[in-house]
Order: sequence, then structure tokens, then C-alpha cells
Amino acid sequence: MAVTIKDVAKKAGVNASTVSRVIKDSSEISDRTKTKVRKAMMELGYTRNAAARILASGKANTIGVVFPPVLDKSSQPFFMKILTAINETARKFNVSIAIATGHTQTDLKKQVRMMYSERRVDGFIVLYAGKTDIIREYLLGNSIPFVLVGTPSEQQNEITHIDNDNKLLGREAVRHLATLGHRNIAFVTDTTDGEVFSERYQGFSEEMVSQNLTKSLVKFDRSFSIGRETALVVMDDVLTLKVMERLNALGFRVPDDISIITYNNSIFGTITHPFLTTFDINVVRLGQAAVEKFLDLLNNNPSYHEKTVIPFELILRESTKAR
Amino acid sequence: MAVTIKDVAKKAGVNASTVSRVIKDSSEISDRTKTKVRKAMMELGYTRNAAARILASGKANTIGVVFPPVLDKSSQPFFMKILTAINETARKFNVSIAIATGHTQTDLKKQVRMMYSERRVDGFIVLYAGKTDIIREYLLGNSIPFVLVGTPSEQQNEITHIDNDNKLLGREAVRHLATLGHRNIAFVTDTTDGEVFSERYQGFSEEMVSQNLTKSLVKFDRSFSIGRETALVVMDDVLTLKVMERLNALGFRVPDDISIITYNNSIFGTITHPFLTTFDINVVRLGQAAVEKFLDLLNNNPSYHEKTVIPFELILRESTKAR
DNA sequence: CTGAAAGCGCTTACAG
DNA sequence: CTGAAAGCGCTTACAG
Repeated sequence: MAVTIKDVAKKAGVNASTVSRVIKDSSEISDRTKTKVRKAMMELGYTRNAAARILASGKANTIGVVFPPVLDKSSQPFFMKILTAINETARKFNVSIAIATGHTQTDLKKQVRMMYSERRVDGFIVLYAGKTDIIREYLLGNSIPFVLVGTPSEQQNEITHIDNDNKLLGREAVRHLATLGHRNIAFVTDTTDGEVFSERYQGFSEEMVSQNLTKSLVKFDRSFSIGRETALVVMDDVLTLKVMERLNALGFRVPDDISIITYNNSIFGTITHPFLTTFDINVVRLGQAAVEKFLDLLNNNPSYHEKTVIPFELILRESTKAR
Repeated sequence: MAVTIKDVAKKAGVNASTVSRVIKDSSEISDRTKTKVRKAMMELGYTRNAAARILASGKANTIGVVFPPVLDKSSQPFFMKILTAINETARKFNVSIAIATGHTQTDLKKQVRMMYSERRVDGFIVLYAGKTDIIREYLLGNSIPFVLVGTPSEQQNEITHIDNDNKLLGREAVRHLATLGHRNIAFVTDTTDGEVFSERYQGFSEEMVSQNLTKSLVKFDRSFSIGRETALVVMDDVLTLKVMERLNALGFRVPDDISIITYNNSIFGTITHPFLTTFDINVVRLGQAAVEKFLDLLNNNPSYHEKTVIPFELILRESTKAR
């Protein structure tokens, strides 16, 4: 019922294989034939059948995107944003994407394994870098092509990954605040797990020391309070909103009494005032690079696994101020 | 290289067609044979090839999920949440999902058309119900199966759709506030477009009138202010945060001076105090129903197009108070 | 209850 | 530069 390569071939007066070659714009085919065939395709409204192509070529031309095994992915705008970026970049390269979501690692792994063994996907983009992850183990153990968005805590040389320079992100936060005259700065976090925290904090610490400033590390919890700090570096913007509420209750005003600089530049930074001074981690580029690197991995099968570092940008808004 | 149906057939000493029947658990096959074949599948680690199955059966077993043509889908937790729910429900029915995202209607339509004509998907779940939408027109015009999450402003009888009862949502907001003793209530919105607004506002109005209360409609913008109202019904929780900031600046305190009830129950309602009293619209059920209804549409091809109404739930928190 | 065969719509060596 | 043929791994009438 749908129009096939054969219909086109007949109409154009060529063999089906020729039509196939025209479709992939093979340089072997003469321009005359190409024009003729393309005209026939146009007239018949031909579109190629994805399944037939995949079956015959042995390539799924599809990337699986793996979301973290947590319940609420929707509270972090990051995921929808990178998904969109990945999808749009993939389209540019004429590949599709499939997604894997699950609440537990086991669930997720089952899904990932199924996708790959049914040959639905050529490999994966993994959107998280948890400490020990059975999906990563599985992929690594079976030599399945994948790239990671984030920085794995182990086997960095065996995993192609894309991330920001989190250490530099820590340093730059300090630099900005120091420029504004702050000398007593705390790093505020709600989690001390993961590479993101440790690298940012390390960068923060190094810069504080090298500039001879007074630093502290504060874990945000029920009893959160601050001492003589005049500025804070906060792990992300949602946390910042909570921190600010707390500071308010304690009688501090942002930015008049306390400056805050944070990360992610999500929508949470511009809902209520003061709008947040924040680092934009360039999620779109992270997604684009993930696709590009994955395709590179798949097609050129390089023997090394590199890290791609995506630049970030400081967005100056209202939560930091010179003292 | 991968193990195929033939390998299994040989190992089990049967014909390939028998294996195929065992896979789909056909009632024609004897239990003895089934056991034998399944054992062979296990031992060889067989998984069926998705592309071959799709090609031979003519069914993609995949649903395309269409996101709205707006730039920033990530600022609304709704999308990631429903995507997850859809994906998980789809898995239960052994179907896959593919996604279509684009910044413009044209872009999106191109994608949707391509997905369908390449036979990648059997149809679509459309996640928005804009006024005039060329994607919807295209789907309708070509009799492509699809369901809509939301309520279309036209052709409601030709479109299978899933939504909350927005009118009731408007009514219930009033009822809650009235119970708390509020008699002067404003409906606050930042947009007067779309069915969601008009239905909620209609329900709000009807209930206000029937309870003989004093109502007003306030558009939220730079000059936002309120008069003698003691309570507000606000279109969504992000807007509520902005409204609250404004009220604060004007010297009103929530909930002491003004009660607020809102919609969506997203993360935005519980970041800072007062936590928001809000209606949970049950996004997970919306997603599940979308998949179920789509599959029903596809397999049973009913001659009518029904609306499925998903119940909601009032989440009482801190932003409403008796006066 | 099971088998043999045709066919789904492509791609890709192999020939010429 | 183009064609003829085999094959990708399934499903599904058709027979028996």
C-alpha cells in the first residue's frame, strides 16, 4: 500500500538498487539518473521504511538516552532541556532517539539490555554519573558504545564523557566574589556525594587558599545558619531558594547582607527577586556534544575515550553585590 | 552473529514458524513444544530483532509523543513527568515510544510527518491543545491515530482526549475558600488564552455566583494589585510564586492577609514557605490513560472519540487559612 | 498442532 | 555507472 523503492524504480525506469543508492546520495550514481529518480520519488511521495532499512543495514540509527533511576526527574529542568537538545541534534544527523526511564537500577538495566539486544539502538547516552552504577558496568562489560554526561568517579579513561569543568566552576565563583570584595565565604551544599560536589568544592577551596581568604563548608539542613560569612557559593538554584528563605528568617538580606552565587541557571533563578547570579552550564551544548561524541564513537571507533569539556558562562543578576 | 529464530528452531528441533508462534504465546502450540522452544531460547539467549518484527508484521509498536512547539519545555515539570509516565505505561504494554520536539509548528509537523511516513510509529500522543494547531490538522486530515492530552477547543467529538475536569477544578477552588469563610475572591491568571483558563474560570465564576460571593478576574502583570479580596485562585504554582512576591511587596502576607489556592502540585509549591495549597492534577494517570486510550484506538478502532476525565486531588498546605 | 514458503522493503557485495 | 541477486530476521496465510 505504501509506496516502495520498487514503485520508484519502475517509474524511473531503473533498478531498485539504483534507487537505494540515490537515496543515500552515492557518488557512484550519475547526476542524470539521480535527477530522474528523485523526480519519481517526489511524484510518488516516497519515504523510506525505517524498519526495512534497519534490518537490511544492521544499523538501528537510534541512540538510547538513559535517565537516572530516581523517582522525580521532573523537578530538575536539566533533564527535559538536555533531552530536547539531544533530540534536535540527533535529527540533524538523521538518527532517532529512544528513552529509558526507571525507578530502580534493576528496572533500568532490564530496559537498557532489552533495547540493545532487540537491536533498537546502537548504543547509549547516559545522563548521570552515580558512584556505582550497574548500567554503566553492564555497558562497559559488554563493550556497548556509550557516552556519559557527567564525570564518572572511576574508569575515566575508559569512558567517553562530557561535562563542564567543575573545578573551574568552583574557582570562578570565588573569583567573582573576591572581586566584589568578599573575604569570608562559605560553600553551601545539601549533598557531599558525587563528583560534581567534590570537584566544585575542590576548586572553591584551592582558590580560597590561593587568595588567602577565609573559607568554610556548610551542609544545608534544618539547623542551617551562618557565621561571619558575607558571601555564599551554593550548589544549585533550587537549594539557593531554600537557603535564601532561611537567611531571611534569620534576618539576613540578599544581597545587602549576604551575596549568593550559584549554579545551573534554571528557571528557578528568575521567578522571584533577587534574581540569582548563577553559572549557566550550557545544557544545550552538553546535549549536542553528547550526540556528536557518541556518533564519533560509533562510526570511527576510536581507541581512546576522551573527555569533552563544555564551557560555562557567568550570568550576573541580583544576588551578588560589592561590599 | 546475533542469535536468530533459526538458531532456536534448529536447537529445539522445530520449524522457525513454530518458534515465532511460541514467542507470541500462540494458543495453537502445544505446551510440550512451548517448553522445549523456550528452553532453547533461554540457553541461546535469544532476543527478537525489533526491526524484523516491525517489517514483517507491519506494526511499529511505537507511539510518537509530541511536545508543544515552545522553546522552553523544561520550565514546566509537567512534561518530564508525563513523559516518564507514558514511557513506563508503554513498556507494560510492550510498546516503545519516540519523541517529537521542535520550536515551531512547521518544524514539529515535518518531524511528525516523517515519523509516520517512515512507519516508525503507529500514531501519536499529543501533549498540548493549542487553539489552531497544524499538527492536529495534519493528523486529523490524514486519519492518523492520535490522542490528545488536554481539551481541544474544536472538534471535541472527533478527537479522543484525556484531561482533568477544569470546570470542576475552578468550582472546587471556590468551595474550599468559601468553606474557610472567604467571600471576596479573585481569579488570577497571566493568560486568558486556551481552554484550561476558560474552563477553570467558568467553573470559578459559576460557583461564585451560586454561592453569592464577590468575584473578580485579575490579569497578572507589572501593575498587579488587589483590592478587597481575601483570597485568590491562581492559575498555576509558578505564577503563584510571582504573585506572592508581589503581595509581599504590597504589604500583604500569605495566608494571614490573603489565602491562595492554585493548581498543578509541582515542585514549585514546596520550595519555600508558605507551601502551596494546590490541586494535584494527577499527571501520572493522565499519562497512563493517554497510552491506554491510544492503544485502544489503534487496536479496536472504535467509531467514537471519547473524553477521559482524570480525577484531581486537593493538597492542603499552608497558603490557605480560615478568616 | 506444526511445517514450508512467500514476503515485508530495504542494502550491499558482486558483476559487468 | 548500473543491474541482478541474495539476504537481513521475522510473520503469516496456506496446507496438512
